[in-house]
Amino acid sequence: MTDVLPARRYPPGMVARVTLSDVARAAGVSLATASRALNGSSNRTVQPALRERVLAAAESLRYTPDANAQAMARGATSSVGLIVHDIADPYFSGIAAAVTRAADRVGLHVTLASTQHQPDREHELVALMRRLRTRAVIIAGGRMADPEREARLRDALGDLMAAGASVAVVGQPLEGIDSVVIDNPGGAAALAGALLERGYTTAGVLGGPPEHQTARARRESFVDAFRAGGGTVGEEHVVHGLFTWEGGASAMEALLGRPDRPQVVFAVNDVMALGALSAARALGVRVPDDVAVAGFDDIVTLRDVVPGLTTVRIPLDEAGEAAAELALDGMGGGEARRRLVRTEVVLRESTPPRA
Amino acid sequence: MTDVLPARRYPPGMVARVTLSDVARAAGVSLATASRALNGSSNRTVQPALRERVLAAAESLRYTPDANAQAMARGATSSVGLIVHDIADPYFSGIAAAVTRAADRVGLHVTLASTQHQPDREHELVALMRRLRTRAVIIAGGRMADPEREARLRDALGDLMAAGASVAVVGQPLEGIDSVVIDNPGGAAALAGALLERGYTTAGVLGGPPEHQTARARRESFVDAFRAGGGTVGEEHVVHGLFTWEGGASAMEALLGRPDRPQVVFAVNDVMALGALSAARALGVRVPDDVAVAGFDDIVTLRDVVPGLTTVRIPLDEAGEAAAELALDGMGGGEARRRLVRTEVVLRESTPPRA
DNA sequence: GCCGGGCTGGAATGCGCTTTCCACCGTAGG
DNA sequence: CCTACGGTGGAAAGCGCATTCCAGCCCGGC
Repeated sequence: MTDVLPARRYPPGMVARVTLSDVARAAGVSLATASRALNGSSNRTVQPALRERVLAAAESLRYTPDANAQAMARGATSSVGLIVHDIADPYFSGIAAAVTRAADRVGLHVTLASTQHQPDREHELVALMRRLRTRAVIIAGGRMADPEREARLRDALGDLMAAGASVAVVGQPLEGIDSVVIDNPGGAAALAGALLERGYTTAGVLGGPPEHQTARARRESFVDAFRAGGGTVGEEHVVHGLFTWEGGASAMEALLGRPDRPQVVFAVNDVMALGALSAARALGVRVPDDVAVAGFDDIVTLRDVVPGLTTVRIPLDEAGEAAAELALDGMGGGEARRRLVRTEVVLRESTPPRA
Repeated sequence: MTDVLPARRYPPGMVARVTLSDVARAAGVSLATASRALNGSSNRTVQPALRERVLAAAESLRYTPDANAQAMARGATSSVGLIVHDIADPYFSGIAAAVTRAADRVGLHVTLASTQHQPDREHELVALMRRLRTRAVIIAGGRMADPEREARLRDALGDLMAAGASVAVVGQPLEGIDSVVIDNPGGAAALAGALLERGYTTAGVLGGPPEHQTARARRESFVDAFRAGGGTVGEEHVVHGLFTWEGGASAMEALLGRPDRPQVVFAVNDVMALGALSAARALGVRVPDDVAVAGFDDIVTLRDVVPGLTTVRIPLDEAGEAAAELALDGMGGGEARRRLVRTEVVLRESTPPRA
């Protein structure tokens, strides 16, 4: 039989919650004992009988510990932060899936934050994670080359790490921070090689935002490798645009408007490639008959579509897992660690061998 | 000039953090004043000069409030929980994007949890959210019809709501809970009608897990409407499988193995449809020449692929926003509210008009 | 038979912050 | 000139929990 609850002072709008002391009272033990019974406190035991009583009381009161209070008392939360640019983007959601899985495995949960495509908000989100006292944060996404922006980010990261959190970035490396690096240059170069091998000699590029690191890495490596292999990439055939479907579409439109249409167009990511496909179709340009198209990322939902899009696969699972591993292992002492995730060319119908 | 920090008791492994009292000391004011200066406490003012001093001190100490402590003191966190089955699935990530955006707008952050395709873990995640004391939780995803499972979920939800959190589900409605309902039956029926109109008279269905509510709604509505419109759907042409790419592939394989191949196959979601496409290709069955295929969801990355997949579009943005709105408005008093999100048939090349 | 030591339970402290409650200031009104 | 009152800063109480420290218990050994 439970006696009347003492009038607790609750902020307005709050509902009475059952606390550990309620459980203790119901079980007729002290708060300390209740806590120990529930947590199996280390190097300390509580009589099985008592333990049972406490557990039963907790059960019948539908007690759940308050994670915030636990975090305070223990001095650490059980959450890991994940910062992305757009969770709806398959690239990020693929990484998010892996991170979520990894966190789950070790009993952590993830706090998701999205810059909503505004890279200059990254540092704000890092600050948010600091406020939240997340154990670790994983930053996914290409940072811009803008030095001021990066300085702000580093600054925020510094504060975060000073507070004891560990950090890992995935995508483009960040000097001094544990990074999982996706081999964009290697993949782009390999793609260029594969296209040359298939008989293409002229190429255009849908290059993404000029300052976007990842886009730049892919674009430059592709161009260099294609030229090094004997192919031609006209400067006027390198068009920039947003890293989005619309960006790809308008860039493709611009490119197709130029004379000397290249034999193949490389979009620096699949989403842009899709936009390009659409633009081509709208203009009556057939793919791959009139122009071949290749992308980058190998978005999962695009596999096995006809005609298949030639692209470069990024093992997102591997990348996400690696990032989680780096972040959750904590800072491994001195040097910033670096993991390389290799990419792989996937040839499909959008770039058939040329006669 | 700061004097020596008093030795604070920190759990092992912890780093000293700058707290509000450090700020107060540095500014030469009391803790209360510091708090008020920082928060602009209601119906209470602090002298502009003092306020400045505190702000400056906080700034120079790189102080950030501890969200956990604030949550304790205020009695409420600033987080909203989102429960999905697989964040890598475009359906869920689309909703997640909208929810994230909505939460962000009102200064909340989202805690993401994934069942990893195990619907019977939903109630665990609800319990997790309760521990975390999230202000609200949004559950996305088709719940199974399994009564025991649903009972557990309801149970967990009851505890959650008793603790003062509001909850909303999106997808399939849940009796007594604020729900945003996606008009699956309407969409499936409309699709059936559109196919009949294009001249199809026999159809097969790739039906997802038998107990899956959403799958069932789409399947049954489609079958009913197709038959009602004069078409034929043989019982043997309704195949079940997992709600995944592989599920679609193997279901398609099974279906194509039967005699009397139907003219069109309706997969209850796009991902399954893709698997089906792949299986067809592997078996040498051409789409749409030998068999037409339609899906459901209109996954964003599938738009404008050739041949386009006929499907039913779900406005994920709208659904996510609506869910967030329901959840964040709190429980609107008595009746559980319900929002209907209409779907729209999108006809593409995978189901050309029949001669 | 008595004392020491291992167990075990309870009281108390503190985590960082918000928010009463109280004390104190100055000023205006009687 | 004294009191009453609005305004403003500080002390302190808690939010829910983990944990340290201490007290009591029972057992065995001398």
